[in-house]
Amino acid sequence: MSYTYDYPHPAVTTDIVIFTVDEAMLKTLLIQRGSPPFEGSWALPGGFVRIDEDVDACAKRELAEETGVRDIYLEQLYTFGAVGRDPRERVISVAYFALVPCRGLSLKAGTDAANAAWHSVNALPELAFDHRDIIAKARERLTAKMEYSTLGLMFMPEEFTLSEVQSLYETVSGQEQDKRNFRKWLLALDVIEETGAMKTAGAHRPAKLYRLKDTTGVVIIR
Amino acid sequence: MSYTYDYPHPAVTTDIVIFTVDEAMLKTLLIQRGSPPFEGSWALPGGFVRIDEDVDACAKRELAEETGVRDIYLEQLYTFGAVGRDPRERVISVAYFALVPCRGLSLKAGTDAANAAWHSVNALPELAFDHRDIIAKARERLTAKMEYSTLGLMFMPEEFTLSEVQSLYETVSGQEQDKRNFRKWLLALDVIEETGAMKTAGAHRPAKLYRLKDTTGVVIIR
DNA sequence: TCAAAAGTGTTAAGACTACACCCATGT
DNA sequence: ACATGGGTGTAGTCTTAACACTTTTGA
Repeated sequence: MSYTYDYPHPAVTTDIVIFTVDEAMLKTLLIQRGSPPFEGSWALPGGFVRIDEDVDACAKRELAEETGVRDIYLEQLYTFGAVGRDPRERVISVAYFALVPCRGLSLKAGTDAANAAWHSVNALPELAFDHRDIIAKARERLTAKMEYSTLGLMFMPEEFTLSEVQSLYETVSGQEQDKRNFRKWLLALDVIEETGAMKTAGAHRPAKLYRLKDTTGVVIIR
Repeated sequence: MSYTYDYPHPAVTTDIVIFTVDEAMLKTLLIQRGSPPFEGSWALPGGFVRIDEDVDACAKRELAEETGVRDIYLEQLYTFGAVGRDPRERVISVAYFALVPCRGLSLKAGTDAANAAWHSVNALPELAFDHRDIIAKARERLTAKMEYSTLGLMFMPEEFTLSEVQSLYETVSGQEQDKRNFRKWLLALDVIEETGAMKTAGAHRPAKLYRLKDTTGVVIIR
């Protein structure tokens, strides 16, 4: 089967920068390519937009295929449309970024996943296509948005302690925070609440557990 | 001549929301369609991305074709990729927005421009495709960005008065500002300078003229 | 001399920053 | 009892918001 047009058409893909925070590092999921071009290099998960599929739906599908996780934060990032970015044919890529919780993530077996691995964004391997630019842009957007919204909470699992949130923010921004000020700020946003339960973890005082309030998506601050 | 692929390919266009401020209204340039679909409705300027043309370059070209203006602010906005947005074939549109100065704009003769006109964003006519959504998104981004950057100055002509800048900000945001506070804020940003000249306009005290400092692009504040 | 827009400082309130000690637990 | 991370308040500084009169010009 083949498809014919009067004018040349580009191919359109989505690529997804999937962030998580683990071992005090901001990491992104990459897949090692098994065939040319860029054989052996690492690339962002992604794929072609089907002709009867919304671009957003394509990104959701790719995300589910790679991570097996549904209902996580996903946002369109930017569209990369330089002519030579794929040596095979003209490919325009609509990039997205996603945030998956620190804990509770299992990479899905099958498909490309055998070659999938998390990489610290501070020590990226050789990347295919313009994927280094895409990750750089995603990281910029992530750090900017974490300063004026509650986006960072999308990294948290169902229940979490205030210290966990703080250490997450410190990891992503690279800046240490004052404990008292951080807690005042976070609680004043009024988007999390105590669960009532405590988390015991070692030879020290247990920490209160919190969860997102029902109504909370990402809240823009100020 | 025709072009054949193994898999179906969408068409890709750019559409541009060109904003200006005129008569104390935020306006956008629209073109009345002369043929189906949506014949008679108004649409954003735009067109197909050529196979050997960067997506950004396509937006620049469309902008120049419509307005005859070069070197004005242009930023990628969002990519609209719902399946049914164009009834003819699958079309994915990479939307941009541009800011042209209040004064000194002449619509270019020729091409589609015979049917081009500025419309207040508060009183839009019937729009083709999903262009109402695109304009809504552009407006959101514009107002958000004007609060934390000097983007608004991109609306100003070469030389301008402080009162002109203030009234521009008031028009876009719909909020009145205190004159003294506004001037303090704007001058503290350190991105404009006096030209030395004055602007006389009627039976009142002349105003100092200002210009952007050499180095100034859009400055993110805070 | 009147009308119309330009220009100019001070004060009060609120937001942000810096900073140190006691608490609850496991070993 | 000690080591470990959890939890809490206050004072000083800086930023933001509110507010009204004088100046310069053309008619």
